Amino acid sequence: MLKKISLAEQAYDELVKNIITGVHSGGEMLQEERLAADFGISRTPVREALQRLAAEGLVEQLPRRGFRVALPEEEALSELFECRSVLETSALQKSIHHIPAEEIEELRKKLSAIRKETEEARHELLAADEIMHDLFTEYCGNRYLSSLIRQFRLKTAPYRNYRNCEVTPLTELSAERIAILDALLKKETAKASDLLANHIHKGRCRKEKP
Amino acid sequence: MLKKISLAEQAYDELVKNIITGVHSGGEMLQEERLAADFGISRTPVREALQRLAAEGLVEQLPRRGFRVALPEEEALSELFECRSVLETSALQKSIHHIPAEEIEELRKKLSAIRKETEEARHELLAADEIMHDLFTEYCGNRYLSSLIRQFRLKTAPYRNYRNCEVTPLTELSAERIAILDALLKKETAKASDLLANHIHKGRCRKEKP
DNA sequence: ATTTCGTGTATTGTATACAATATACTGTAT
DNA sequence: ATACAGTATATTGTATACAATACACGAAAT
Repeated sequence: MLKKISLAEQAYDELVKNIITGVHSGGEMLQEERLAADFGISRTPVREALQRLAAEGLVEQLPRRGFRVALPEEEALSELFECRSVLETSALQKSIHHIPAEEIEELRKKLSAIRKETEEARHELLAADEIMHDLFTEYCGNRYLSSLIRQFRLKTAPYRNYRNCEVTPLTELSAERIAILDALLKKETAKASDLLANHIHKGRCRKEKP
Repeated sequence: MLKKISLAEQAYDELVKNIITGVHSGGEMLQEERLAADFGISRTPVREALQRLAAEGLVEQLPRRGFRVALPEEEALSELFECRSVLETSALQKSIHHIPAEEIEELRKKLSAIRKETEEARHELLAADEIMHDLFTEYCGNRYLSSLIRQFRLKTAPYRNYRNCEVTPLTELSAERIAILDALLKKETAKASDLLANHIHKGRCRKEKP
């Protein structure tokens, strides 16, 4: 492994990956020594990574009892998605006159191209979804807002309904996103906001992680 | 000192206090060993406190070079206040039907009572201001939004124009706040939002810390 | 005088050792 | 059998020791 970045950061990256992919599930205790042994490093950088994760809300720190993967109860999860919705719709409103029309159209084209129910199409939809959210995030013109959105997308990641792609027809999912892009192109701010808010809430899976 | 909380947390609290009061000014390098000596503890908890502060944005971490107190350039500062404005106005909108009218009226009474330019009145105004912002923060019904607002109030703390109280007549400052409360009482959401946004931006001091 | 290279020093990054405390287990009493 | 107490153990919190690197200073060359 390339040792350009600190061990603490490597541990952080690894832990994030393992939490959002479900290797570590919600509620699981994360023991410093155990993780240190897994990564082949000492407790110090592991602990630093855990504390950063705690500051960001992906894990919680129980004094003298250690760290555990966050497991928001149903109500907290609602608030989490609502907060993300507030952040992203604000970003959308601030970005609507700054996103280059070509980028929207390019993305729209990609989404329109999704017609079959193949595995590849599924991946393209997910990729396009990322790009769409990145549009608001990058063009809102406020680095703090951008940063918060990225943070909340991380926090909601374990609870996003990726299974939607397996249940709902892909064409329907892409149509939902195309509607947002069209509203963006027409500068219909309120409509785009509402569609986005709705889109975010739909992406939430119920009760348990996917 | 009562040793109920960890040394890391004590160090964190102390550092926050020292940063927002200007004991450590923007751009200043914070050396772990130096701080550890000051606090009479070891580097470990100091470093943990610094890393938490870095995660929250009050300091920044320069790899292999240490930590320094954040010193947002003019443009970043604008974005910081704008972000806070987004968060608080969103909270206001969500809280407007949940804030008990009695609490608003009580606060309004306190503000109306400010008529002289005494030192005591100045303190009362600042206290009332805190309470007002807390209203939105506490009654918005979203713990994540509340937490973000608290965090951004911390970050903007070193750049708030406390001197306003010494320059602008107190009655004018209290009138500004009373206008917000009145809009709240009348459930004039849009008006209250606009007044609050304006109020937040006015509270920013220009160019340098107070 | 200025630039470049090299060495020494200061400071961070990481590992380890130690202290304090929460948990688990065991034995005893009811 | 259950509840409780006491001890043992495991795990975190903190201190210290060591490693690696950035910076400062100075010497030498142009």
